[in-house]
Amino acid sequence: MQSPKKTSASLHDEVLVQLRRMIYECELKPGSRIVERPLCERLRVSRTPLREAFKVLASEGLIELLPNCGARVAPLREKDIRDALEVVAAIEGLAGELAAVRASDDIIAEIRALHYQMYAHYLRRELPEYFRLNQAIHQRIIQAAGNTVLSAQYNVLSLHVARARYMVNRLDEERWSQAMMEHDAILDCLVRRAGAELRELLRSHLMNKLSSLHGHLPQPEAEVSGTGKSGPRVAAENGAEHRVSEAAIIHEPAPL
Amino acid sequence: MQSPKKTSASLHDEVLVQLRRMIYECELKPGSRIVERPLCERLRVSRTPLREAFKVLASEGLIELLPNCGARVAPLREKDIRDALEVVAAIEGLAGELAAVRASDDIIAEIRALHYQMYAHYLRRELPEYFRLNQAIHQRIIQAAGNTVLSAQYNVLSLHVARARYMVNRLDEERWSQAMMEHDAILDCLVRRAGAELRELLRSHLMNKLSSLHGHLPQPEAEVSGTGKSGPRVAAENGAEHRVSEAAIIHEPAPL
DNA sequence: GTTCACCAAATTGAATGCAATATTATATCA
DNA sequence: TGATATAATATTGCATTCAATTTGGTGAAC
Repeated sequence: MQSPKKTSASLHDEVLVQLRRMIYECELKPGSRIVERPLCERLRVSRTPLREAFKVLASEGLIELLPNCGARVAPLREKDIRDALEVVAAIEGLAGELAAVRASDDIIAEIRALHYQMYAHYLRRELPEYFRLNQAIHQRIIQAAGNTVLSAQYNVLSLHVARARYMVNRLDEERWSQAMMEHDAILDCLVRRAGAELRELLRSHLMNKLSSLHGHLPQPEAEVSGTGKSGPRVAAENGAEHRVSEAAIIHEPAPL
Repeated sequence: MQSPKKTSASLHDEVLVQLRRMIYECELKPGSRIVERPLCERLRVSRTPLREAFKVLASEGLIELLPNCGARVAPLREKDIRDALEVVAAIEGLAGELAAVRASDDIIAEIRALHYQMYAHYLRRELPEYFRLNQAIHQRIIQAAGNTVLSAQYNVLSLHVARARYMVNRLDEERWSQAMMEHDAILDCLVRRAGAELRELLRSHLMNKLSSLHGHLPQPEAEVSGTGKSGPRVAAENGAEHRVSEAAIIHEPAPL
């Protein structure tokens, strides 16, 4: 698109990747309405591939499609984040349990290496690098579980959670040191291949992240106007649960 | 579409619901290629809404989209079913844990009533009715968890698992009575609101279903030809994990 | 007889055009 | 002045059309 060097992938997938990035970096603000035409011009595509991408994003729950009223970025309700984190905790717990059994020694060695690198960054209080390695470790555990469905679910939910973290991008000292200790225990369990223990550890590790988010999220149902025009009149208050899914390859999975 | 009485919903959603049904009832056979035009004529829609539905189905993992080569129904590999069931077990476990805390007394009473109805059908060996109530109970537990993300994930994964059950639609006597006993324990936990216990119970209940499937699935990577023409030359062997998601309301959730 | 190259038909990917619906602005009346 | 009805505009939903790629088949060369 912007760079005509790599037009190999289908236009639809390119748009999908772009939009996901724009959403989870809050370039498209939560709750804001999305009008198709301007976005088309910006991404240099026609409405067809854009609309196809919209359908997928809606099924992932990143945007909401109001019939005949267009799309809007899914608002960041605290309830939604909590729901997503509860499921992520269960999924990561399962991943840990499976990884303890199925992970190769090489993968475990790799995770250990990442862990110590992360620890070094923790000691130096280098938050971005810490986050990057933290994410890499969790991603490796997911991969080590050897379950494609699990990986897919995780990747989608990561985007949701990452969107929240993007807004509360802070980490108090106490929580940070606690997280670091939890990671010590996680590595220990993995090395000992203690599946059930690792499962509970990862579950509580994630749930702790949840509690650390509490109170740091924007007001419920903030109606942010992204395009300058007012948002849609009526929010989707019907019983339609939002859609969650995984689509293309997420080159840089969102950090948890 | 067929029935012009209710054209309220968008064409795209109608197609989506139709296709999901066709896939999980194996009217569109696993592994078979789908050519767009004939399907368009059959569903009486143009290619645009059909293709939009395809994108969503692909993100749900029900079909696979080969670039420039069209779509094919996702094959029913035993590995995929196992992966899905592992995740479903974790999700239902979480649902049980949450439901034990959050479920209203009314919902629990309703589940109890469904349970005894199911038990009656079990005694009379009425399999279809048993399945229907079984599914209703699991669905109620999911709802009682009060987590929209969880519900969404469950609904999508249900379709995958249901597709497998459709092929092995048998249930040996021993496994049946064991399942019934497990359900007794599940109800008991729910009434006592024993969250952790219910979680483990539901997990093992689902994993038992997994083991009962073992060996009763079609050969790995069966290349079934649905339209008479040969399937696509190359399977999607790249790293793209298949897409899983939830889209529209599934009026009759697939039985587990 | 087998393999490779080339051409025709079929199929997919994307853009455009049109009808239907919703949103906004304007005017009218209480 | 404020509320309501109405017209104009803008936006979405879908069908159609065009271009690009692939598939299948035929023939020539080895």
